[in-house]
Amino acid sequence: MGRQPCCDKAGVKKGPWTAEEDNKLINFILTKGQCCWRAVPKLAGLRRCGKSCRLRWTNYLRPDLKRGLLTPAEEQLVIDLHARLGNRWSKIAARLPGRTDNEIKNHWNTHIKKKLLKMGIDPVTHEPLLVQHPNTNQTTNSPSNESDNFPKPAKHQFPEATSAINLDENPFSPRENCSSDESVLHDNSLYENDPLIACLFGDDPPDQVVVPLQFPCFDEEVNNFCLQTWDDSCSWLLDCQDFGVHDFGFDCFSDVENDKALGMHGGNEGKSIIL
DNA sequence: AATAAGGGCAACCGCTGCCAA
DNA sequence: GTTGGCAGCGGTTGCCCTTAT
Repeated sequence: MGRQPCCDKAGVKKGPWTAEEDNKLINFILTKGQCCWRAVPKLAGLRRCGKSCRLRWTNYLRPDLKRGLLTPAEEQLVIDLHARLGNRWSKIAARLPGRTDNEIKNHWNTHIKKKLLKMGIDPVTHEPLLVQHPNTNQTTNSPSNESDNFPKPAKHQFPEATSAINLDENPFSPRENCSSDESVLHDNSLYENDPLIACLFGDDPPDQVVVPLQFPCFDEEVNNFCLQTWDDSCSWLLDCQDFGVHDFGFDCFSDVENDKALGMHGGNEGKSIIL
């Protein structure tokens, strides 16, 4: 009954991968392609479990991986997706091309979680943390950390993130509509009013997406947020040299770029602010 | 300069659903 | 219909590096 065991566990090596092992795996995958992982270690001459090979490849060796810290925009996207999907890192990672579920999971646990807590947001529920006053026993929403000297955007948007989604304007709030049932995410009625979200969550990219042509930016002069037009504020995007809409697989954005090139932005300024 | 503490990240562990035998 | 391996996923661990004392 059943299949043969995937590997002989007694002869399997564990621990960090060496450069030689990496090379063997890379050469094998690039020449033979990804076949069944059970066969990979044997065929590639590795004393590793197939599972370990798959992990090493998907999390570290894949040529399409981005390295380095998540950008603020990516971070904001992770938060928004986490609010809807929960700890389903693979689903979240699927929306961030070049990023792995392990990487996002680690980044969440080490960076984003702390940021949210500092902002008084529960990283699990994405709702304001409840604080019990010692004297009154009253439970109130936690005020943001006093040390935070930046104004708090809607919900838990990081001020440095500029492509975030305005959850207040979204047809669904973070947690109450966050169901474990995947079908909910594919219910178009949930995001039909938000083309960007539709683009993110839909199975098929829409024919056209109206991207926000103004978005909030932190103005140091007035120490607050203000709306800036795309032209005024695209420098942040230019700073992220390897981070573009095409990296997200949002080819639908090319239409928008074309529209912008055709001068359509003038009449649409302020039309759709989904940040 | 030495040591401890904390943070970040790669890799492992264990569970679940699917599917071959 | 049952069994058990595989692939995929999320949780956890442990090592290594950095920072503080």
